[in-house]
Amino acid sequence: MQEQPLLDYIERYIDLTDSEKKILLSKVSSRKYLKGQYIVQQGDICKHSSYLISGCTKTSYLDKKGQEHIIMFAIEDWWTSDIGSFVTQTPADYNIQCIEDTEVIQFFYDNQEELLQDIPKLERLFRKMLEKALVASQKRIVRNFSLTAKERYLKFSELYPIMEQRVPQYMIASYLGITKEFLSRIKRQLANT
Amino acid sequence: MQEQPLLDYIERYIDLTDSEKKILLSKVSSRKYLKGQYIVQQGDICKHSSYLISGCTKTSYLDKKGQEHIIMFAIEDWWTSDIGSFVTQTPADYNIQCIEDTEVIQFFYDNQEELLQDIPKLERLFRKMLEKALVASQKRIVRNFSLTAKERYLKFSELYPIMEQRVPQYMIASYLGITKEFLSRIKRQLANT
DNA sequence: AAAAAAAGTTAAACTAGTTTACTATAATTT
DNA sequence: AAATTATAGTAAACTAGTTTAACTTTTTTT
Repeated sequence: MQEQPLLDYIERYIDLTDSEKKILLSKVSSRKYLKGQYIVQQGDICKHSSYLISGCTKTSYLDKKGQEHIIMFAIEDWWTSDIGSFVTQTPADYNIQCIEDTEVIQFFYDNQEELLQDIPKLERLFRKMLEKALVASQKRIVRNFSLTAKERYLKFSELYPIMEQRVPQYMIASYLGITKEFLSRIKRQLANT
Repeated sequence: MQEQPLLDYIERYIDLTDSEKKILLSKVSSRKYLKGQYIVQQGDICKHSSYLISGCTKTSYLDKKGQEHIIMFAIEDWWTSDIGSFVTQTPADYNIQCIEDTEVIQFFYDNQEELLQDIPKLERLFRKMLEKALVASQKRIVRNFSLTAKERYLKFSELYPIMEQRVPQYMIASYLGITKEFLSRIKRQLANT
């Protein structure tokens, strides 16, 4: 069953009965995107939160000067969404674009309340997922302030060694908040050591 | 009643019955800190989450080079905690220090499960609080990447006009990720316009 | 009210990271 | 297999923000 990874993910946080699993699966739906397609576009209302079965996405912000800033990547067994847009149903700040063919299972805003009523435990799941995401986000702020570009790059390689192989270098540079040219210089420096 | 602001805060997110309010208040406790005192110290296990009745705190990270990086401020009607430390009961990454005499109401890790069992609705409160915090944190990452120091300062003044009056300038500089000298230069530039 | 400590200002020299512009190498498409 | 497009590397000139070090102002303590 293609939904098994999602159930496994959830059971790391809470226990579900068989009937709860059935309800849950009846209220989510799976979808495939091709490389290059958008799951969410800046300005749209984000209607869903997506759990990745396979593939890879980038979440980015396009600023007034037309520059793209990558705020996160996601791969299989991660979640992605524009939470701000999802919870308030206001236009999304971010683009979520697939950088590989990607298969997801989606939770929809329109039946989220219903789902939470049927399985109140899910509040706890979402709380715990948000706790984890917030801690990671705060750590990233600190790293951006306290580390140099080279140190940030090394930390990224250490934290997400898989990403390095799957994501083009210029996107990693954007995630790190530096230019692709400077990341290239950093890599050369590291190689000559 | 000194706890009223906390109940008002909570009722912006969920409804509580009178008996739930009573249970809640029986499981939290209030405490006063003097200016300069620490609510949490880097390395300690964070045992509580604090709702501010009055006063002002700063949350900061001391890096290996001995530099302090302020990651957030809190004033009355805000929450503060090292959530990472609180939820996993591992040593705190951050210091939370009072920069004014501060009165708080604290939720404790040790009876949080009990409290959630008595008032399951609180899961939803915490989820919503975390959603809001995560959205703010992500926006901050984007601002740090897409704006210049001057633009970040102007945005800060716009978002938190009260902070500017209550917090010393060198702490604002740290929050913005720049030196106090450079913030001083920015303010002069803005004044001569 | 004096002394001391904390916070803020100024300016010159410096550096981490950007910009621009060109070249090289994959990876896709025809 | 050739042509196109996307990705990566290099280097010189530049700039936003840092460092250092001295000075001024404000706040707190005695």
